[in-house]
Amino acid sequence: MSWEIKGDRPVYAQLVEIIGQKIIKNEFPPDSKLPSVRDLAAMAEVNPNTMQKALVELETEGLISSVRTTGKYVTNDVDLIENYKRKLAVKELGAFVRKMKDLGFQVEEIKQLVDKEINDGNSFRN
Amino acid sequence: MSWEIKGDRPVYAQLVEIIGQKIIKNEFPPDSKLPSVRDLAAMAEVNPNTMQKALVELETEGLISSVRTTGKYVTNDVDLIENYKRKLAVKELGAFVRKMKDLGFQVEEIKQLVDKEINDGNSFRN
Amino acid sequence: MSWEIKGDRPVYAQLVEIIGQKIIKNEFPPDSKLPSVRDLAAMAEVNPNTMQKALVELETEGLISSVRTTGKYVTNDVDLIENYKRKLAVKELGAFVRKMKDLGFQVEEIKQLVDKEINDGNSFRN
Amino acid sequence: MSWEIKGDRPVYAQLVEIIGQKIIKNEFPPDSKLPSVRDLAAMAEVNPNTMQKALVELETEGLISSVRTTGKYVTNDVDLIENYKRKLAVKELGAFVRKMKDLGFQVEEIKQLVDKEINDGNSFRN
DNA sequence: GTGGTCTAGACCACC
DNA sequence: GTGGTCTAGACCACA
Repeated sequence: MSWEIKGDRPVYAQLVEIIGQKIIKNEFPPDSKLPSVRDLAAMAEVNPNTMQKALVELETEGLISSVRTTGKYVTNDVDLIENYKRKLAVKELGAFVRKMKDLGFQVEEIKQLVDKEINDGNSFRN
Repeated sequence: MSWEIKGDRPVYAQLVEIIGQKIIKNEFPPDSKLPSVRDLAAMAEVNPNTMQKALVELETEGLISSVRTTGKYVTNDVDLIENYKRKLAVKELGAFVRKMKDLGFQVEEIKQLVDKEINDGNSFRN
Repeated sequence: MSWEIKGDRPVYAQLVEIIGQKIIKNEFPPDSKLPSVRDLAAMAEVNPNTMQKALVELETEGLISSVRTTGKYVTNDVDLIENYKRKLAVKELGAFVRKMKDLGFQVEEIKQLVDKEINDGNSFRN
Repeated sequence: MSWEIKGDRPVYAQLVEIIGQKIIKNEFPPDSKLPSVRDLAAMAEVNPNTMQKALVELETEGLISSVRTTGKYVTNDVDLIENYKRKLAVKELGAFVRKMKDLGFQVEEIKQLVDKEINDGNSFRN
């Protein structure tokens, strides 16, 4: 999973997500120095300003911190990272279940569909 | 669930979703006549132009049809409605599982989390 | 007090401060519509992007909200505005007293100096 | 109070402030010899170049003087030190009162808030 | 070389 | 006309 930007959502939002995942997955480990803004921008083939915007957002989340003229660093607070992961998961879970219920599915159906999707990678093939 | 419009996504897109759900859930049954565009717009507290745009999209999906000078009707093709429901569900399922995997969850974890979420309405409370 | 930007701090930060004060002082009353980003930028003689950055910050503070394609509005939550005022005051107070103590002043001296400053607009003239 | 550097302002400027305070508070008494630049840098956990820049600034203020090949000394002019203290205090006072007025506080309120802050260390708790 | 800031100008979807 | 986003390019202070 690396820097694949789609056109449906704001680029900077996708960058936040991608970098957040890289931190969660230890591709950017706690306390490590991030590549420079310019380098990250080059990797993602994006304008440095756009990358900067994404990084600022991650900074307000507390996931990274910035040391002037030195670089940006992943937080050393592993609990905070774990928390971030949970927060995202809870958000996804809630939104998913709500939408499925809105579509008229019963809880048992939802469970079964999830099982199928996970096993087959392709639901509704019963 | 009724006409709750948020500010984060295009209004017309949310209308498409809401009306689609009402059709799926038989609040607007097959072959029934829809309220006038003007009335629907009033219900949703939305500009009639915006409602019109949403209805056009539902029409291209085949879920509703226009009879000139008479009004708009929900399709009588129940299979098509069922199909629409499945299409949406598959899309949600796929997106959900993909995102959870991106976050680093294993398939078994995902199943368990879904179970918890459905039962408690509140995951991560083991 | 109107849009006087100095060169010592980031422009956008000064804009946040100025607009925040205008809200506190009811120059931009609760629930009122703000001028468009472009207009505000013109008033402050600043690039629209810079103004946008300031407004986004005020939005994350909750002081203003944005309605897509319609405009930006001051919050109607007067308590939140009052709270914002207090938060700023407490911050200023704390920083001030701490600095004065760091300089070696006793509490009584600080009080007297504040009195003098307020009355004369000019301390150390005893 | 000792060598706590934050990331929001230039490091050298913070060093100027800290060392200035140490002189004002007689931690570095008049006419005394300062530790070597290298040692000061080590204490502050700062690059010697940065410390050097701070000391140069204090020298132009007249607070310290350089004796070639011997070291740097705090000025023996106690009036000058006292003046420096006053200059800083006046600056803080003026800035503080101006900001509080900008926030819409009346002079009497400001006095009361300062009293509260000094006594409780916690304003707005009436 | 680093992050931070700002400008200018453009395009977009939406209402 | 509205907010939102993005690019390109530039400058700055700092280390």
